[in-house]
Amino acid sequence: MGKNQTNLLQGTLDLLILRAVGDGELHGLGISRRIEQITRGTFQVKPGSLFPALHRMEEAGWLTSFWGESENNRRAKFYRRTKAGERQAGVETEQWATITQAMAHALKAT
Amino acid sequence: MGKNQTNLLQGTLDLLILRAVGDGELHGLGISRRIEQITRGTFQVKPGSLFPALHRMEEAGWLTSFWGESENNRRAKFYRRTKAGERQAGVETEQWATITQAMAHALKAT
DNA sequence: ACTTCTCCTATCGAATGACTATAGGAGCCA
DNA sequence: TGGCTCCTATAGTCATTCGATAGGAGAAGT
Repeated sequence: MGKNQTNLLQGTLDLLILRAVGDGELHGLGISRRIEQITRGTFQVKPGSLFPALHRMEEAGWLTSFWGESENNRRAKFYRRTKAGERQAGVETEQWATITQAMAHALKAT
Repeated sequence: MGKNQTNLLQGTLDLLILRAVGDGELHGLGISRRIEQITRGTFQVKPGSLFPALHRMEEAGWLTSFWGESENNRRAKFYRRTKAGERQAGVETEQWATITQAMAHALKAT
């Protein structure tokens, strides 16, 4: 019944991923952990949301990936942001600003 | 392909409707117009989004409705917020605050 | 009266995207 | 060897939103 935190992410996931990766390289679970970290625990991305998103974003050309070794010597796929991914981060940041401003205005009204 | 303004609402529609109705009575298109107004034109809710949402929210007990006459003497269904709807507005307002704070923090990080 | 316009409610089909649950490979350690 | 953890991955499901479309009914103009 409840909607848990369904829709909590709705549309912010891509931006969070792009932000989490930043200018570095991270593998899937690393991205997940970093998102939890930079949102102070508010967003906990589950594998079932994360991997489809990563594949989608690689398809879109915002991320590239390569196989490497994790900190624990395990096989892991690392992601890096592309130029297009940087631009996309900018676009989505602006969109987010528009939304929050509109909502702030709506929540102020009586 | 493109996402136009698909997902622009991202889960905020219920809250916007509750806010738009406020303590008064509004019919469907009136709610739609008021949302556009209080978000300064950012959110334009289409019938295909609005009516399913209204039905859903009435089902959930957050709104009640009755048939009446519009300002233009046309048959219209008016919606009013229930007590539960008021509580829900509070809950969703808090959730929204949590999300925006988390995002603000995430977008600040390098 | 008749046509046309606008207002208002309503539904359908498609697409998106997030969740739960599950699977499975592979290194680490006892 | 057996179990734990790390890591990637998919299947199935569900909720939400969109575009397109339908249609009734009062208003306005001729």
